[in-house]
Amino acid sequence: MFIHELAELTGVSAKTIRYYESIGLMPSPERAENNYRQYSPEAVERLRFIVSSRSLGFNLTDIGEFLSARDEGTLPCQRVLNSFDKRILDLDQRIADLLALRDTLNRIRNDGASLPPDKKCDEQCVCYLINSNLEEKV
Amino acid sequence: MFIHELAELTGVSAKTIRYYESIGLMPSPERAENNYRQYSPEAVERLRFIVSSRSLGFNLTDIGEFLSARDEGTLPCQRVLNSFDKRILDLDQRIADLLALRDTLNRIRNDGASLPPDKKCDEQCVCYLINSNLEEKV
DNA sequence: CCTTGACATTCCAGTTGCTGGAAGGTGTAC
DNA sequence: GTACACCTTCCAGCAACTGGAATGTCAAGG
Repeated sequence: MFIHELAELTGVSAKTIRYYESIGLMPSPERAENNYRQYSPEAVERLRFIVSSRSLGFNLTDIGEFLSARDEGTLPCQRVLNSFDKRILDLDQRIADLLALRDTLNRIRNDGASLPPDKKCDEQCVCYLINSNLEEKV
Repeated sequence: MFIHELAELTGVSAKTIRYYESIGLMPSPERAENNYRQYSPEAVERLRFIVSSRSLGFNLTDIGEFLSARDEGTLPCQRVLNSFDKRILDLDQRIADLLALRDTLNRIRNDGASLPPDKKCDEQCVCYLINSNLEEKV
């Protein structure tokens, strides 16, 4: 199949498919007489694996490791599980950070909304409320 | 003061300060006879404003707009408030996404942990559980 | 036969927010 | 004199693409 068919089947742009090839995530496919890339059905499966892993938040380096383990047939499962554990811990931290950030933004925003909106920037201004966020932490 | 003093006072590396100058966030400071950058106390305040805004998750483009509004003295507050609202909406979405992702990862991870860990990659493998995540969505 | 269009190819550059390094100048201390 | 910690500029690279230029290929229509 041609690159645009692979693209349609997987939802990945042709550009991105070529990029994945350039960094070694996708193998270089056969070429037709006219030098067009010719993909086999395995390419669809492999690319879907990449998409799916991406949607779980793994970066291309991680995915490259999963794939080469899979290619070698050498116990990728344990490696994948370890990456999952790391990702979940990361994620918990990120979520906690974002929740805290959300609270802070909300608080500053509400403090700011109660100020007269059309006055000049003085020490009552939202700008300074932003700074107050800093001072708290210091 | 010298760049490393500004760096120490704000926690921003000298490299980053020069970078902020190069993209116009920080004005070009006076130079001493030896061409070293000489900063005034206002630089500390400005840089702290940047740090604080960054810690609230604003990108440098947003911050640049806050600062130029502030520099012109033209009602930055409303602009800042609008950015806050956008950021909070973004953040809610991001948090929801991450929570959903966390659930998915956890589920796949637990499904995967119950598999014998040292067998070869077959259709029982975590790799394929990753794919199952995709199929659900399709 | 020519043109149009929709594909394909390669390569180069830009995005964001820095960071590292090279190659060199400056200032102080021993 | 030389070691060391500063400073300067510029160039390159990270992730994960995306856009665009310049060019090639193929089928259909006038």
